[in-house]
This record gives sequence, structure tokens and C-alpha cells, in this order.
Amino acid sequence: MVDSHALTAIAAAEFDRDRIGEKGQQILLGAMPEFLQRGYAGTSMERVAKAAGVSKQTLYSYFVDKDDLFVTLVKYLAAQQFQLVWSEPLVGAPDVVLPAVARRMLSKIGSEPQYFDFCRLVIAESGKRPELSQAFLANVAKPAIATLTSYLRDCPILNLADPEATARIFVGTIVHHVLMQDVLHGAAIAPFSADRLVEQLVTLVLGQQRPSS
Amino acid sequence: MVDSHALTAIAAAEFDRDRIGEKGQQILLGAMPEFLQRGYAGTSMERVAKAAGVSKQTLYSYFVDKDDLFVTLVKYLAAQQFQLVWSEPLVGAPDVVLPAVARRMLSKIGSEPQYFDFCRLVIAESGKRPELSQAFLANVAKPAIATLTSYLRDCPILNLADPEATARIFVGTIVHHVLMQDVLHGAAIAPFSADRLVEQLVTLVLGQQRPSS
DNA sequence: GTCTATATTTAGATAGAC
DNA sequence: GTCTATCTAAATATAGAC
Repeated sequence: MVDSHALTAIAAAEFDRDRIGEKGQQILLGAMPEFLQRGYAGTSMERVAKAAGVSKQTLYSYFVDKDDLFVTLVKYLAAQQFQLVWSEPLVGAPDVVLPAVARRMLSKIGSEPQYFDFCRLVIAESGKRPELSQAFLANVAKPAIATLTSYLRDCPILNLADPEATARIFVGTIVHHVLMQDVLHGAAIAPFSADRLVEQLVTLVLGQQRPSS
Repeated sequence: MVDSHALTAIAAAEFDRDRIGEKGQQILLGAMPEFLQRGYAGTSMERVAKAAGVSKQTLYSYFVDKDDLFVTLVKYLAAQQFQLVWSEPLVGAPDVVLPAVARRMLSKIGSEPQYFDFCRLVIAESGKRPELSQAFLANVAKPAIATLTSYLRDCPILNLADPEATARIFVGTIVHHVLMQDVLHGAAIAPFSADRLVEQLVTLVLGQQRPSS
């Protein structure tokens, strides 16, 4: 059985590849670090052209304007981000699966500076471009929560009162941790161990927190 | 007893008021919606001048350049944000304090569009301006976690194994919820009830989740 | 102190050579 | 199809009138 969200993400990725062509991908590859590091308004088409190794006119033959290039790039990246974390299914006992999921999330989204910049970019533009942030959510956050919810719901040992709420607590805690520690540079002023956070988080979900002495 | 973080935040706010003057505040007030809605690179000094009701030259007599104006504004806002949520101390039993804290956070940061834009702005610029995101953390996230950690640690009923980790789970879950539902417009594609999330969150912390049937 | 007018640079987008 | 050269608008910042 293949999850429906996996099909959606793969379909989105192939959709973009087919519509753009080889040089179109070369342009997207050059535009990516520019937009990721400088944001939409801070990026010039001149710099994108130089970074992609083409002229400005070539940009405008593949994309109607700066907006089109930007939206195409973000949707392309959103479709790719999905495979990073949730490609492998969750199988096994919760006391081994939950820490493994947390570690997988941390090692993927918590160690790739490019992912930090992608989050910054999507959040930065979310006010003016709701459809981009929703594409990000649909391809990354939503399947993550859905996958974990299914696992928690179907896990016979746990028998949770509200699996989806628990999944959102789990994912939310880890994402928030990465956001504070890495994206917002909180590690330098208020460091906190990811392992310690995960341990307490897993303990709470498993319902094994210490009883009152 | 007054918490040390409260003193820091108040001191920062008064610091800015004294150094800028009355017309300086008028400029900041005009610049605020521009930067909040358009971001740093997307905001022009021309628009700021018009919004503040002064000429461009007046801007440059109060602030050396666009960068100076922006940094001053963000630090000014960061100093103000603190008072919104954590001005009142936490007293009472955890089964009533924890839901109250969650509701207070949701009603403050989850219902003010200006706060969404402020988060977007800080996160957007966090790559190039670590000191701004750290000012935001020091004035908002850090005292929030510290206040809740103190409460959880000193609460005789709970006797938690790791109060700070628990506080970070609590705050992280709610902030992540607001970020996904409101800032990134997830409510339109994957809505989830805040009350339901808080209920499960409080249940987990209190250690009252349902036992296996 | 504050504004009008301007200098200079750089942006997005296009025309035309090849 | 791709590049060079260019147009027009808008950006930051400043000079000089009042």
C-alpha cells in the first residue's frame, strides 16, 4: 500500500521537471541559492542570470517574469522536500519508532542550512502568497502529521485518546525546537539539548513519566 | 519579587523611547506597517516617509540609513512584545493554570495579525541578522519558557522529571500550532482545533492519558 | 529642523543582432 | 534560441532652499 500523499508529492515533482526542460532546471538551480539567501525582493534577475550562467533574456524566455520564476522554484522545492523525511514507513514498537522518527527529523531538517533558508523564505512570503505556504504545508507538514497519526492510531500498544493531537504535539515540538535553536540562532543564547527534549517527549507520549514520590 | 527577564524587557523598551524622541517615535510608527507587511528589501524609504507624514530627509536626520531604521524598529517591537503574554504571574493548580496559559498564548499571539507579520519579518531576516532574531528570542520566547519552567519546577503536585523540557514541549506545541494554522494559512487546508490540541497537551503533562483498555 | 529637488545606482523588462 | 545593449521606473541617499 502506498500513501496518497506520497503519490501527490512525487506527481508534483515530475510535473515540474516535464514542464521546464533541461535549461529550465539549470535556471532554477542557479536561482535557488539567490532566492534562498536573499529572499524574493532582495534577489535581482541580473544576479539570477549570472548565477545560472545565462543571460537575462533567456530567463524571460523560460519564465514570464520574476514572479513566475519564484513561484515555480518554491513549488519545485516544496515537492522535493517531502521525500527527505517521510520516504520510509514507520514500523515497530513505539518506544523505538518514536525516538527514531525524532532523530530522522532532526538529522534532516535540523542539519541542512538550505532547509533553514527554505523555511525562512516560505514564512517570509506567507503573508502575500498564501498559496506558496499552503503548498509547503501540503507537501511537508501535512504528510508528516498524517503519517505519524496513522502510526499512533494503528499502534495497538498505545491506544491513545487522540492520535492526531498527539502527532501534532510530537511534530510541533521538534519543528519548534529546530526553528528556535537553528533558524533563529537560539542555540547561542539559550541552548537546549535535542536529545533531552526528545527523551521527555517520548516519555510523555508513552505515558511513562515519573510518578509523584 | 520581579523576574529578571521582565526588567530586561522593560529596560529595553525605555532605552529606545529615550534615545529616539517624539518625532522619532512618529517615524517608527509609520515605518512599522510598511516593514511588517513588505519586509526589509520590499520597503522603500519613500513609502516610509509618506506613511510617517515626514520627508525623506527627516528620516535621514533621525536614522543614519535604512538599516538603522529597520534594526531600531525591530528591537523596539521585540521589547514591546514581551508584555503581551507574560506580564501576569502563574499561580494555582496545574490543571487550571496550564489551560489558562495556553488560552492566554492563543488569544494574544494567535489573534493579532500584526504579530504574524512580526514573526514573518524576524524569521525572514534571521539568516542575515542573527542579532535581531536573538533579540526576539531573548524578549519573547526565552522568558516564556523560563516562566513556565519555574512554575512547573516549583509545582509540588507535578514533580516532573524535566520541567524545562516539558515547558519547551508545551510552548513549542502551541507556537507551532499558531505558525501552521495562522501564519502559514494551514487552517484552510488542514484545520485543527486549538482547544482539542490544548486538551491533549494538558492531559499529557498531567499524566492523565487513558490507560490501555 | 524640515521640505523640495536632484544625483546616482540599480531594478525589471525588452529590442534587435546573430 | 541565445546574447548584448538599452529603456524606463524606482531605489537609496544627499544638496540646498526656507
